[in-house]
Amino acid sequence: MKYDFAEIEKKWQAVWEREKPFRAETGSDKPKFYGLIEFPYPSGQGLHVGHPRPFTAMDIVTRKKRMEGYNVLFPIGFDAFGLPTENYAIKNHVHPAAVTKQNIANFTRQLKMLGYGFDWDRVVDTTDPEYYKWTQWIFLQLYKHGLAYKTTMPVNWCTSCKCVLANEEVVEGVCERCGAPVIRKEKSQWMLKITEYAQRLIDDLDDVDFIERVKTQQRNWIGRSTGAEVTFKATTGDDIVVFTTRPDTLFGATYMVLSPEHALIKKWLPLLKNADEVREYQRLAASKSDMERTELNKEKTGVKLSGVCGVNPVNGREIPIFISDYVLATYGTGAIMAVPAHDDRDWEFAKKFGCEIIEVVSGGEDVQKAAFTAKDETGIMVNSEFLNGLTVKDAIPVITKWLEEKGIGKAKVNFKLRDWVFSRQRYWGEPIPMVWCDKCGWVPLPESELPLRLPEVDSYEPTDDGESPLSKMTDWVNTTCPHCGGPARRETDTMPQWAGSSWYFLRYMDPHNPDALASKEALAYWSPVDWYNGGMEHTTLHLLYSRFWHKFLYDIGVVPTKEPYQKRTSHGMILGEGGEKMSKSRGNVVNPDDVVKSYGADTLRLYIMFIGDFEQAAAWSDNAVKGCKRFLDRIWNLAETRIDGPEACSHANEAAVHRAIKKVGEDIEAMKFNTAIAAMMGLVNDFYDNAPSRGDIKALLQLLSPFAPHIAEELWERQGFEGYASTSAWPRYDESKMTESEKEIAVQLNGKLRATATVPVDADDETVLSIVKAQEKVARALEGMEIVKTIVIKNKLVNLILRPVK
RNA sequence: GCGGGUAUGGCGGAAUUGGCAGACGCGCAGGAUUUAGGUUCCUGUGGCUAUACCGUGUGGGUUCAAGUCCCACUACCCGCACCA
Repeated sequence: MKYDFAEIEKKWQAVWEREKPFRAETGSDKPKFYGLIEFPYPSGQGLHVGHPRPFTAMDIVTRKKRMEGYNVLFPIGFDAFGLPTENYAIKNHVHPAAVTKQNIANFTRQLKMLGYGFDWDRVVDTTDPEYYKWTQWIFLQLYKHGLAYKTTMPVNWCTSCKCVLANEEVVEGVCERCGAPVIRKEKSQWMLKITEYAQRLIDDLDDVDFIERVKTQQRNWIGRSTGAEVTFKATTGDDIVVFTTRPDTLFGATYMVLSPEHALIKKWLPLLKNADEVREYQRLAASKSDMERTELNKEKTGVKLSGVCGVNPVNGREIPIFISDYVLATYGTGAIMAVPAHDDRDWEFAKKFGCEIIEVVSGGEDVQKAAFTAKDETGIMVNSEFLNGLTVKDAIPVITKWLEEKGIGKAKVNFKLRDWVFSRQRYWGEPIPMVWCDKCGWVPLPESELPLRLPEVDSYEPTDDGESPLSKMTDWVNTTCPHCGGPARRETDTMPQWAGSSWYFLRYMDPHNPDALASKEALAYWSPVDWYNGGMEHTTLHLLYSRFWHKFLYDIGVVPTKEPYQKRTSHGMILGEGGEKMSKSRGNVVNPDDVVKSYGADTLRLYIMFIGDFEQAAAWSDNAVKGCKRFLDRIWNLAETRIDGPEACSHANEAAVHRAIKKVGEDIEAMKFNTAIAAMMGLVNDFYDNAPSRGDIKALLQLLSPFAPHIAEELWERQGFEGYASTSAWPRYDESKMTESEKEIAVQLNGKLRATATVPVDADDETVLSIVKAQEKVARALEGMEIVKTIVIKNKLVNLILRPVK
């Protein structure tokens, strides 16, 4: 009979549906293993062929763990709030909830079609009120602990989504999602104080097993820098606080720069002789998009404040003050002291505006020609009174201490990370459970009133005035103050897409709990996630946000671990045939439904894992898919009919089987799925040379089971093995059975390969040498030569260094 | 500019501690089966002026031995980007 993958896959999926062999059991005595993949956003296009890469990888890992006796939690869910669904709903005049339901049904069908061993009883959906009740609950806890606050500030505004964005969502000055320009807009926004956790988010990376590039990317994003805050006086008497990482260069500060948005400027405007010019610069800076601001960074611009000066606190010198957009309002204090001799940006600005350049660190080139920025021992302080003669490194603590004693400065750590802008002016998100009362201010909704459901609205259209569509729902908006009972209004912004995904892995532990986000017992049993695989694009978004929320939940005693994820790995993208990104416009999108139809789910699973290094991007190839199908056909031919005999390895294949067991097992743990499959292919090739015994086939089917579970199960049944392949015990290997009695070694003469020799395994050097020298080719080469040096590497090679006899 | 990564046949990619470079797959060539095509099976497949020699982005070096270690480069990809 032919390998009828469609029939077989249907059959076993029905068995799994009925018998639920992949159900996780909270509290089981077995050791637990929690493997997690990033839950998909259920888009209208259905599953992309990129999805099966991480999904299949973790399915393989967890299936192996299950066979090794672990109680495995491998859950799935849907991150279903978000803009594409909302936009689709607007365009087609349907409710986003209806669209979501449809899309989830389609995703579910596709995921089942691929044979994943999910625990389907634990599915979560972030748009389910029973789920987002707890998302809102966490928000209330953040609010009660002072970590959620509402403030007016310049925020990123996507001109197309008509919605604010978090810093993490702005990529190269455009919206991460739609690519439209992002501008600055003053808006009142809910913020989460992720900055309060900045240090811990860096420190605790030391305790987790994340791949290095994830750690560095998070560290860079958080961007810790140490230095000092120094207070300069202005001639108006105002204090100007600046942050600097180079307090040692204070004597070289020859001017100051404020960001165009700095609060002091407004105060000073009436005093300024060039107030109009300053206002015009402010207006220009505000209207620039982030894109323009960064693109124009080659040329520094600015305006000197005419009528106000700063005073350098170390020497009392009056220095000019500029405003310029190269100083960012949102970093440090929004003001800097400029040391053109030792900072590239200040140097460039000083050259353009004719500011004085004073060298205070010697050891570089002429500071009139270029800034000298070395921060190590190479520079020696000059022109700096009591710092003269010190290295930069030694000068920093001296000046910092001096500043502290004089009361004009202090050591300070700054982070690039900013607080998380948490409001979105859109409909399809979790309502923020807050109420504004003119008497009481912001009042949190009582927990008993959760979930605060999304109301039905007539229109989901975002508005040009920057208000959420919810703001039009006066019935819903107008409410009573939970505190004083007076008239009040609900918050009409919703939460960002990242809210629901910041804690979903906790809900999986106890998904139907009506009284808590998850029970203490479930949290204690399953925490932390043992292995989380996901995309690099989430490193400074979801991964960072969820670590922050988890640390907060740990602080208030809700979760038992400091970190949510013990191990984090990442996969490369699947590109189209030819190596370009898959996209509708290029017409190179591969639909998993089509592949499954033509070749079967097992082939797709196998191919997507065989395609290349898991961490590297890989291009789709239809031909290579056929190769994987051929491999399964070959296995089918071997095992289709029952092989009788004892369940032991055959003599001829024993070593190969044991080596394959070792290789496949180790490669799965190391995510080297491609070589694991290559090892199985090699084993099957061996079986074509030496007919496999019943035991040989059994081992092969067990190794294959995590990768291609349907065919493995079918052949397992046809062979009449007990139970299921997928729940059988993972095979063991015996190191002593892995090697044959003889080994082929390389024979080099003067370092060049000249022959090979077959020698007994682990034979001593003399035996090996005598065999080698007896070889005709070697013997001939030895004529008239003497051996100067002999190198023997056990079981690997012999190298003879020869020279002519004198 | 800063941080991270990659570079190996016609292609995707393999190669513990330095120890037979090119596993496995695709493609290609030849053969068998087949009325034919397809499928399947077997054999071969880095280059070349072929007992030799040359081959892992480039140029040096260490070593009996280098894809692997050291020094100096180049190209490409990803992330961040005026962060004081």
